[in-house]
Amino acid sequence: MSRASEQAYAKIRAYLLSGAVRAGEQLTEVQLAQITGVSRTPVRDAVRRLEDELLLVRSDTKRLFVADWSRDDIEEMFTLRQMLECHAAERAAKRLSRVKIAALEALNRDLKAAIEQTPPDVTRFLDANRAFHEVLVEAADSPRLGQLLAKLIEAPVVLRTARTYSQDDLRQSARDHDELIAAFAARDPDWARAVMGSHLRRAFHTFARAVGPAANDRSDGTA
Amino acid sequence: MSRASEQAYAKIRAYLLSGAVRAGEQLTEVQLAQITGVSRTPVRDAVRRLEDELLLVRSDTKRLFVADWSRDDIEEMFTLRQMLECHAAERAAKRLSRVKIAALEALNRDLKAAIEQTPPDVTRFLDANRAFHEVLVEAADSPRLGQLLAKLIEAPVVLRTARTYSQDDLRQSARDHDELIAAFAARDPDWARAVMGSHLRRAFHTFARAVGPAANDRSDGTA
DNA sequence: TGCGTAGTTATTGTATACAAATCGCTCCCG
DNA sequence: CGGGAGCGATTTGTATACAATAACTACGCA
Repeated sequence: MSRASEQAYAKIRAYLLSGAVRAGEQLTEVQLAQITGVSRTPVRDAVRRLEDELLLVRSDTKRLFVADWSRDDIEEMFTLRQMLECHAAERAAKRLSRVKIAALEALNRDLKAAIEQTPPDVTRFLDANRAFHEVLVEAADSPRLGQLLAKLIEAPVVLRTARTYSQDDLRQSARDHDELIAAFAARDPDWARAVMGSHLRRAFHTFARAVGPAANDRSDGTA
Repeated sequence: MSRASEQAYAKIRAYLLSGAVRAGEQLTEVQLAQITGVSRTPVRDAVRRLEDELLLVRSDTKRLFVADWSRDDIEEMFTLRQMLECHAAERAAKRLSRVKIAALEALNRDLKAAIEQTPPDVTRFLDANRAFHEVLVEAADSPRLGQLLAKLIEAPVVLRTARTYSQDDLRQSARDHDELIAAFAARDPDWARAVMGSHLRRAFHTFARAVGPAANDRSDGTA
């Protein structure tokens, strides 16, 4: 999208992820227009995208709220992501070129470097992690699959709680990536699928532990 | 969405599915505004949704085209749908109440009636078929899953070629539904998953046969 | 003739004014 | 004291005018 719209999207997204606004809180288009410095038209555009990514939700009467993900919602998200991304890993294993595999290795080196800093640079970790998965999904060569996954990876709660992960959690994640790369190098789709499965399932449990075990909270407030 | 926007969406969608416009053809917002009788603002809204459903695509420079699904695209779509809808069937088998199962039976009766008319009423068949799958997905009780599937079921090519299916093809589909219902009644998730898998895979091959075997066309024209 | 380029037209993007819907409050009636 | 109708304020939806960008055309220069 073009300048104003894109800028609005980026600013609102950053605003939501910054934690400056509570889940369930109402937002208005004029508010967001003021924050982003553009008119309501591109804001509405950006809001549509963020609704699609489930960072924002609308009440039955079209009023806008910050999405509130329950623990069940997040588990559901991880399950679907696992299903799709395992498929992506399998396809990627059949298609990844040597240079792409090398690119994954480079990304994982960067990811490890971010972890071993003191203190660990979680933002850099998340960036490298995202880039890693993006390369993988792109290699799966399935535009529809990529589009579906894009809708799932944007859970704000997950991104925020990632900052509380221990160094060991992050290291295990890096080891998973190493094994994925090994599976790719061996051109073994089954191996790749299996590693991706445990990688994401572990990620869910790491998240669940960080956020508190089976809180079963359903404070709701929105749909 | 509200009146104008919703109306624009419905009219444009019908326009695209009517076949009055070729795949790859360019459309403009003013054109669509004239067709729908509303201003460009709600049209843009509707277009966003149709882009999301992949009925429309944009060129790299934001120009709007009727989506052109290659055979590979459609196979990909069926594969993803199979993955997700098998999961939905499995979950539904664990959750469907007796009354919902009865509703599915009623829908399938209607579907059969549509088939046994002379000539078969394909529109009615498609409506009943869609309703059947919607009940099922809803019963899976996974909003995210429902949202993802919504993006996959709208392949215009598939809907259009459905009109060329033989009565036997349609009958087999009805039998699949019968067996799905049996699996639900038995509360057997594995059975339900397996039936759904073969149901959709067969649907793909029926489509492939109707559209011509492995045409391998890549006329392209858009992304 | 071939290619780049300036000017023209077509198309999408943005801002703004206004319309419609919804919320929240008060006040009235039972 | 409670519930609902009505009204003002808030918020979203739509139309329209204008700005920015991309495509097209024709022309000039080598």
